[in-house]
Amino acid sequence: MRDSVTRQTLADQVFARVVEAIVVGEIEAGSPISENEIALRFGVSRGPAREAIFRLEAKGLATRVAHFGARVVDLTLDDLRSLFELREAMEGMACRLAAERITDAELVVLEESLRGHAVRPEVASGQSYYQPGGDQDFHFGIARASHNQRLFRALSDELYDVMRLYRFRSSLTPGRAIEARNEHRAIVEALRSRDPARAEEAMRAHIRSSWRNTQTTFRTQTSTSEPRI
Amino acid sequence: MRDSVTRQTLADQVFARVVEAIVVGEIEAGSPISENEIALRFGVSRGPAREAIFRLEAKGLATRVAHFGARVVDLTLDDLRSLFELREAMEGMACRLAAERITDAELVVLEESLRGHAVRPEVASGQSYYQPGGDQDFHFGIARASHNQRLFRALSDELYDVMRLYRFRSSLTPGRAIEARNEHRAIVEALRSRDPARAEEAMRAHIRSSWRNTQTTFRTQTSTSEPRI
DNA sequence: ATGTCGTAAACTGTAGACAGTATGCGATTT
DNA sequence: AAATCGCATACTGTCTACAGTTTACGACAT
Repeated sequence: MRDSVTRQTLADQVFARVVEAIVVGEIEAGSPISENEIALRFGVSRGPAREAIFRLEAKGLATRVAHFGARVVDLTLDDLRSLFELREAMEGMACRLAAERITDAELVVLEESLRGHAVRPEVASGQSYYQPGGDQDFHFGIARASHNQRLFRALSDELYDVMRLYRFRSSLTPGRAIEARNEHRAIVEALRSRDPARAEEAMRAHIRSSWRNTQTTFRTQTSTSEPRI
Repeated sequence: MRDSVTRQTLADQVFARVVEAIVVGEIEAGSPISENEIALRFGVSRGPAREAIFRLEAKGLATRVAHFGARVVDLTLDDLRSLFELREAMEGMACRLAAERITDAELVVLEESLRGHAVRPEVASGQSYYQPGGDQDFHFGIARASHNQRLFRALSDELYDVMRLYRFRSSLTPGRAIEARNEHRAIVEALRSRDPARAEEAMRAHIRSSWRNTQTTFRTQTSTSEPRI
């Protein structure tokens, strides 16, 4: 017994490290990635490297064309809008279901993550590549509390890392942190009173609010990055 | 120029055929599928077969365990509930967005599909493995009319085939067809008047209604299939 | 000088062989 | 007889080599 978890395959490891490299910006958005390049970089053959790139595509972190190659996605403002719309739908539903099904223990964890004291079993056990901060912990916890496995996996497999890809480069506009905290409080309050409709609407409002903030950040970014020397 | 579309890879072809075989029931739910078996069946090497199985997993049609193998999913009633909840969220949002963005031409196509006269560009051009009937055409059209690429792909890549897997085995309860048609009419009416909130709610109501019907079918199926001789 | 054609290079797609791992059956022991 | 250990088997994971495709560069003709 070498670990509590089955030994990872090379493809698993390569995939995890490439995702991290992309999200952190080590491999920059829009850059082409060849199987050989990945294989050499991590000292494996083309097989696992190829598999990792396929998974990148499934995760929405890269696009592929047959017989041609893959490149890291480069999100436009329109892409971000699409992502936030999808997120609003999915997290809204997750929050509604959580209001119906959340356990007292899960509720406690959520309330703790509001104070930045989150316990993160998924990350600790290596089930996820996702390393949440306070906000991300919070959303993760609600997704789990929905007790809907498909929904949870859809969110963590396909949305959270891509959001992270962008969020890593973005910053909060002034006052957004406090605003977000208040919205989180409203969500937890709805969950505590087990009010599905209110919980869903609170989450959707939160994500729309986050989208408005992101739009601003994006405009600022693109307008300030051009005149840089 | 051999086709209007880039020549498919072997993995593409194998994947498409396996999906079809699973959905149709030729490969039955819950049965294990080995890479060798697929490779032999379609006369290719293990490479493309392996890739096809990976994609099955991404699509939610199979589950895999490292070093062990894959098996076709066998949906429980709980899995179906999860799927319908996810679908309610995503299609609800798709319908809301469609109400804001649908073109007159797209609206015409939808109205035609209500009469069973649908034009299906995606299927005709081979971009999808999905062969919709009237109902499925309808939902497909709304997903497309959302003009949200991520949402559209999430629905067609991850949800529709799995739903099809189940739907293929299910039947309509008496009166459900008429009920569904009325719900479709309500949705189109909301779209025509460009009313996002009403459109979303109409779609969500439709899917909840479909879920209630499915539950009944499921119970009937499982209770009648046991005493079969 | 410009456009077109052909060739070469780089990459992906596929095949086949080898290595490693999990499972199940059978032999052995208690 | 039951339980446990070990071996054989079947499968997945990985590597290497080859084939096919696409792009890009350069030579040639106009």
